[in-house]
Amino acid sequence: MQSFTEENYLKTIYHLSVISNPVQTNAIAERTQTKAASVTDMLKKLSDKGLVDYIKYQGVTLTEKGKLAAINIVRKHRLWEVFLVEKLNFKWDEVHEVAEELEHIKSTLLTERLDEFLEFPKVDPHGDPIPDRHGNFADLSFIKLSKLKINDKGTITGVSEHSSPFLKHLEKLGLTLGKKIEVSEILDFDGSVELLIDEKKINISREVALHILISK
Amino acid sequence: MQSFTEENYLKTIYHLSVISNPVQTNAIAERTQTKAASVTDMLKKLSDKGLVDYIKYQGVTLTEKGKLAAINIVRKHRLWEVFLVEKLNFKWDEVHEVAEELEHIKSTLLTERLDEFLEFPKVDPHGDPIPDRHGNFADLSFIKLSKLKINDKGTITGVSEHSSPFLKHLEKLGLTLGKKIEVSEILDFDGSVELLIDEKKINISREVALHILISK
DNA sequence: AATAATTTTTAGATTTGTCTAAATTTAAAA
DNA sequence: TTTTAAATTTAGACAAATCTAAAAATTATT
Ligand SMILES: [Mn+2]
Ligand SMILES: [Mn+2]
Ligand SMILES: [Mn+2]
Ligand SMILES: [Mn+2]
Repeated sequence: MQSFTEENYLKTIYHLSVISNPVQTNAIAERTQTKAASVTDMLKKLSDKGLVDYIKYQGVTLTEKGKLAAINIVRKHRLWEVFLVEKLNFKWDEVHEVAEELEHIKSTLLTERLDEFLEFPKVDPHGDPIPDRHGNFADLSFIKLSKLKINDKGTITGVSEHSSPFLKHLEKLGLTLGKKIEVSEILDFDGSVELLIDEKKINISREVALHILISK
Repeated sequence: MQSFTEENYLKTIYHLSVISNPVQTNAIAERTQTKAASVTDMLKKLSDKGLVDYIKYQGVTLTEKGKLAAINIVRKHRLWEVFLVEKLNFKWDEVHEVAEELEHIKSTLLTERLDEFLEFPKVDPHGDPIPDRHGNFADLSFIKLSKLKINDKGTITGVSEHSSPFLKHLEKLGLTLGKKIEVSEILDFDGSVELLIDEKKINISREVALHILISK
């Protein structure tokens, strides 16, 4: 069994390895708000436990065992987020912190029953896929809104940035999951995008467009 | 804010102080599965934080601040137990361990919303009262089943022992919360009790009778 | 290829919570 | 009221997770 802290490292490595593999010490330090020296210590420990493959100065990769452990934490995190939004009326920008704690509750019975109670949701409130009990997820194909051309249409199905200010901003603009949009204009000089949504026109910056995920 | 460990000590002191006040070092050590020396260290720390009044060699008492903190943990523990039983179909002997972890989740928004979601339950699955957000509980008057005389009637409204084997035993005998019982006989030589329940007669040991709580 | 810049690791300390063994205090018994 | 027993505290050590500062390795630049 892993400690609370080890679990957070595993999850961090899991998320970072989507971006670059193997994962570097500094990247982990930055995301976990710690120092590189602390990360090195932990990597040795996780390596001893067979959860990561670690080569000095080169970085880490999750082993199969480590990957399964990480996915299980992601599963719990996202299930709890669904619970908070669907059952306890949390807003999508209020769930992350709490789920960060709830994801470490150990009971597998709890996880399975929660999944059932929520009727086996496939995605969390941010559109992120929820792995099943075996660690498999339905892979959803997203495109960044910033990749769309003029007159392209699509549905908002996810966000790649989870900070509360960003999510509140989207909420204010009416850019919530499930909404259909059409790109009506792309401003060349700053990359900002004009959208048609609910028969109204709104403008978003390129920065925002980069973090909205669209499916056709 | 208190650590996970500090919270467990506060809750332990709170529960033990019902039995004896001030609470002794060894009593805490026994309940928390630690050694007396460790308890002494922690008592000093809690005292420094103003959570307990501690006199060397004499024992500890919770301060008002410490008591409120303890009650808040008890509140969360019991609310989560209700959630597990009512919403996730846990049995009453399966909830304790999990609630022991869930009680430490920090969000007050979560606690309040959970309370609301559960429709403000007054008691947990073991009949224990749930304090409200201000720390007040409806005081329920229980009598131990072992105190009843022949022909006395009452309703099972609580248990004072939460171990899984004990609760499973009660379940098997049909002795669950809400059931009406009548004492039909008390055996003198071993203190065992014969009960009338659901128009059937069953026998329970004095040990069991001691841990069943009855209201009229 | 040599030097500089960056990244990572080691060395040594610190904090939290725990332990064992020894010393001290309090309570009980003679 | 001594003596003995029980409870509690101190002293010193240890594991986990962290830190700073210095050393080492890797990568980038001249
Ligand atoms: Mn976490
Ligand atoms: Mn999410
Ligand atoms: Mn606990
Ligand atoms: Mn309970």
